[in-house]
Amino acid sequence: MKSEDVAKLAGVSRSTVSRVINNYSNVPDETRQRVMSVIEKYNYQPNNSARVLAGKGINTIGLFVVSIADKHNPNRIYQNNYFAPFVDAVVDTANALGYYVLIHTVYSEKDYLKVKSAFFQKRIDCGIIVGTEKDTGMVTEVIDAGFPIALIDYHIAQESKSTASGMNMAVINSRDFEGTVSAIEYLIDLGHRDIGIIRGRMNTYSGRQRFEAYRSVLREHGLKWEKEFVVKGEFLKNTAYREVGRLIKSGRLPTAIFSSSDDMAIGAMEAFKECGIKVPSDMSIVSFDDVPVASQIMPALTTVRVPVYDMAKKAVELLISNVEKKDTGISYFNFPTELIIRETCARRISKQ
Amino acid sequence: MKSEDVAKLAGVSRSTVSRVINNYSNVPDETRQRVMSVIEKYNYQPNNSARVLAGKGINTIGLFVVSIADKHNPNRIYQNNYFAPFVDAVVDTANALGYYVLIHTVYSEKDYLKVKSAFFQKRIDCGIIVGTEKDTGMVTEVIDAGFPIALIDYHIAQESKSTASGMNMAVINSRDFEGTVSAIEYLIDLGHRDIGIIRGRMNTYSGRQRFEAYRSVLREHGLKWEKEFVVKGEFLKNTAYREVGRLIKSGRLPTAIFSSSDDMAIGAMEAFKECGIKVPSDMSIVSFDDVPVASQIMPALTTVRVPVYDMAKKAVELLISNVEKKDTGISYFNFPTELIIRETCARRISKQ
DNA sequence: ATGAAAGCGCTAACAG
DNA sequence: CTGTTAGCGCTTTCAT
Repeated sequence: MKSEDVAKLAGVSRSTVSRVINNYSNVPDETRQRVMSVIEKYNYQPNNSARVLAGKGINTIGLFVVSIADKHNPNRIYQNNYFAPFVDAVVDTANALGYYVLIHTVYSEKDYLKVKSAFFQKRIDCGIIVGTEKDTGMVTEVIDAGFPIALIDYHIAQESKSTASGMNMAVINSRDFEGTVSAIEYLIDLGHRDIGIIRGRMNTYSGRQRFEAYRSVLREHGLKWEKEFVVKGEFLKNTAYREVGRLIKSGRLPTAIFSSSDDMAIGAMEAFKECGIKVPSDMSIVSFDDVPVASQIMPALTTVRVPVYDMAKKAVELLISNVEKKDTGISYFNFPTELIIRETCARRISKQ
Repeated sequence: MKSEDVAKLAGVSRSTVSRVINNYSNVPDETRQRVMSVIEKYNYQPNNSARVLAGKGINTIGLFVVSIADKHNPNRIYQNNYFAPFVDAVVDTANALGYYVLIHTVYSEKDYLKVKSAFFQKRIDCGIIVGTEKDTGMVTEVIDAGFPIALIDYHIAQESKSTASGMNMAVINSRDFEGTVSAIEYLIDLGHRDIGIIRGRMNTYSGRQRFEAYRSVLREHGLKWEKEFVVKGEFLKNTAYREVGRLIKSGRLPTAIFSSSDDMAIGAMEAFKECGIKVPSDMSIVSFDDVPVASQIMPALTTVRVPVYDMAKKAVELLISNVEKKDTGISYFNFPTELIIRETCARRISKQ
């Protein structure tokens, strides 16, 4: 069934049908009723591709989650507690504003082509990219082409800083530096002096920020950071588990560890548990994200909360406003974090 | 940039451009190269709406997650550990097969219109609905219109059983009855006689199946089921927490509880913990789903595993095969479940 | 092997 | 107020 059929049935022209569908004011109630009744009777809905082709917005927002490192893991992001909340928050907000969400995950370089295509083929009005790796030409290409885009957890590289007009970009991060500082100062306040770190991937914004904040805060407090206490977790629970296991076997342990993500903290806790090292009495752990599980495990994680929901909401709202008001520009947002104190940290017992 | 521009630049006609884009065989290598090089140079991608309008598939699969009861909860499904794995599995599988996923959540009756629209406006080739409530006209309308659809966790009502031709429907469930039986028989084997249940929503397939299996297996073992031991959890962690709290205050407790979902079991465990009732020594709990957290909490949940990934994968594969081969039909799948024994159940200590 | 032209279903400018 | 008409960008017969 197409608009022409409706028109015939209602005894009007296609234009009039179009007018009632798009709620134009200049159609008398009587006519509108007539058209509406056949629309309802036949359950008619306009073909979206045709509308788009004729100039309407597609009312769809793209959501791309980047998780390159998980490439070969069979059940991938859903093992990653960090992304699910983002996805839900975006879908929630977008749906509430009348938008559909087109989603695609990026596990390999090749997948970047799919996100590019989504923009260039006009499948979406705008898009959100979560966790982009650095040095991906794709992002610049999309931005340069003028597509509205929001980047969450993105490192603003030199090139993109060229504030060319016609660009529509929002960069949304949490204040990872601050958050990390508060977490580690909490550890220091508890008397810890030997503090290790489980690093995330260093080609992500959050991965780098958290590591740099770690080094910076130790330095400021006159503490040394030891290479051996830097564990490379890659933001993966299993990697953290394995690498922490290796650290334990090395024989020398810090008294506290800052983990760059909750998932890695959970992996670490497993490793400690298996080796009979008790959290928090033998080892304090503070981490980052505050994913839903953080409060459900035992002991409950002391962690830095990232306002995922607010960040996602902001991204969607900004984007939709961009699309509908056709306003243009570049904006940066840094959302505050908050240290949530639960059960994984203890005062350091000085070893006499 | 449109195909006409490419054509001009390459010195051919639009038809030829279209031919190379669609990989037609009847275009000589030399011409193909020429066209390809301008396509690459200008980063040309065909407008998807135009292609669709001209008869191509849209290569998009709809995913609709129904969670009516969570309507007024601000951060909704992402508090629900059950859905995230489905979403990820669907996106994963679809992406791997070259499809995008259009996602929309259903929190209210009104949202059903959006899923209907997605089909009728031809935004998607086919769709998956997870957790449909009973008695929703929408499903029948979509099926009757001939759109390929897969229903996960759906009760096959009378009406839809009319095997009309031209229908494209797959119903995919886990063997909830069997799974529940195995869980409860495990409890019985451990010596439990007073077994309670935390029910899910009774207008979902899984909610009903699990409850009916509970009653049936108790009956078969000559055990009575007591109304007071039936807790209404609505598949919501918080509701389960609250209702279990109420059960505890009632003063009379079973020695074991079957929870219709892991999330509710987690809520229940919190309630027990707060009242000093120890799991598993004072109270055994077995639940359903085996969501990722189930193994991460302490004590780790003994639960019935639902092969979420396989179910989602099956749905996507079936659907895409439907769309591409244009084959038609109705199929039913029931995936086996498996009892995963962990730490929340103990042998019943007979109270002398 | 390739171009011309029709048409997919809709919107919008134009005319009346 | 409403119909006519010209696209939107692509695919696909149909000729050649």
